Amino acid sequence: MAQIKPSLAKGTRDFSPLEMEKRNYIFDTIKTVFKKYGYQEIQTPSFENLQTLTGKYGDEGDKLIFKILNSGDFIAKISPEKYTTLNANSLTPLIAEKALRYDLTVPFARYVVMHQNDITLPFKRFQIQPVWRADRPQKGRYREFYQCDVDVVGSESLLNEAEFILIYKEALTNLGLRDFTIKLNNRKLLAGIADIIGKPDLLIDMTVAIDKLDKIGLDGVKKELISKGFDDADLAKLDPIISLSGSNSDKLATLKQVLKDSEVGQKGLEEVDMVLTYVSKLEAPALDNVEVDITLARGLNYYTGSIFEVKTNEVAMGSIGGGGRYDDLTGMFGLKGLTGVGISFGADRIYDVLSELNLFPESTTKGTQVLLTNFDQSAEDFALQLLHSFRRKGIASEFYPTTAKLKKQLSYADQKKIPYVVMLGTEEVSSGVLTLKNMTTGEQQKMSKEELLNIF
RNA sequence: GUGGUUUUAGCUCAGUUGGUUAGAGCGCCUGAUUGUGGUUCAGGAGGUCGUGGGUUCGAGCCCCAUAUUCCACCCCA
Repeated sequence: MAQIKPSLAKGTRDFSPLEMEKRNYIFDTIKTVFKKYGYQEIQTPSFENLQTLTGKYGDEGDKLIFKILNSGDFIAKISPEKYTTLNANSLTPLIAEKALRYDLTVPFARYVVMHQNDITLPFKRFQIQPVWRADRPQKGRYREFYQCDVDVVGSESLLNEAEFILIYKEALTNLGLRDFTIKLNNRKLLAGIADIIGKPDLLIDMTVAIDKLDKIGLDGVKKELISKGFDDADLAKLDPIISLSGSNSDKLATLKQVLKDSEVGQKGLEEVDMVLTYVSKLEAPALDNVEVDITLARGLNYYTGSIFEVKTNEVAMGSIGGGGRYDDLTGMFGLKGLTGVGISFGADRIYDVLSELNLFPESTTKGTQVLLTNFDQSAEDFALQLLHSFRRKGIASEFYPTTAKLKKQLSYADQKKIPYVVMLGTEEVSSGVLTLKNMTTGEQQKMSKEELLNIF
């Protein structure tokens, strides 16, 4: 076989031991909080039937789904006449029946429907697994990345939303982040705004444009709105909304005025207010991190109520988390009337943020504690017994697998940061006096096997 | 999908208007030290300059294509 140059697929990464330690620290921290709030873990397969995924993320999303080519001679199953009528879009379902999961929410919805007889509502689950997107990589954006999702299905209570805010606050704080904003919006507020302008069909265009305020400024937003079909009278009505500012209660007060003639808008206001009220009852200080932001446009294709997005203010990075409520989460799989709400942490972006801020703890796990040297074949039996004794005591230990120069073995211990080395050769075996070297101080101590084992 | 950018030793990077044998630091190996790491000193190995074409007497450097990195847009964690 021809030798090929080793390389990674675009947008993917290897994780070395040191990186895995840090990644696991993030997963463990988040997982601990999830459990504390009563969520149970599930996993679903890396790939789903393509049908399960398509049509759930909008046209843009569908393009970013990684499809898996069918096995076998799939081309033979398409008649030549039919083939000529196909384009890239219509050909795909004929040659790819499976696809890598794009997020964890849709597979979860499928899971709920398939296991509806086994689960009790409300069902609170968390899930930490990789997802794949055929996007072009850039800062904080990978083609394979981990999401940490918590969702609850079958509960309309806004208490869930409030608890998600607390979960964000607690997990991110535990990870060492200090300055982050949990943005809160509600689809019904946006619908209300589109309502009073009288252009409910343009809801998404309107929100997407307003969402760009930070990037393109007020004039840019107005320009985009006009290009989407809004007129000057609409802009006049939108103006107080786009430039909404002040505290959360200020914003809600202004919105109350603006939306007084919209039923759905009023409902949205009530919901936002209720979420904030619950947070204040559970843990009022968390409100400091919450910002009502009606420009938040995330996931408009599917969210129906609350919308969340989390950003760190300490480094420039896209959102490190997001989520929201779907009134009919499982409807697309035939189970009607089941509401779901959930949030997600972007573990890979959080990793990048913690790296940049130097927030990883010194060392999060303990490696090998003792290395038994190997420079003498005749000492092997003795060494293996000792190794076994260490391991029986639960001490992470290694026997250097081949006879080699002591220099090399000590370098190995040094590099792996193994704190203790036991010198073992013919001399030690015959005398029964072992030498323990402390790699930090360089000190050596002579002792019997029993004494040695008692130290650990 | 659109635009820009990057690629030279294991790693991080120099490399002049196109001109002899492509360099440095770190790492690695050997020795000083036949059973003592991390420090020090001496020496050594390691490169089809991302890949494929082209221009030229001559290409790491110029041109074309392609892959890849990073960045912005779209969108998103």
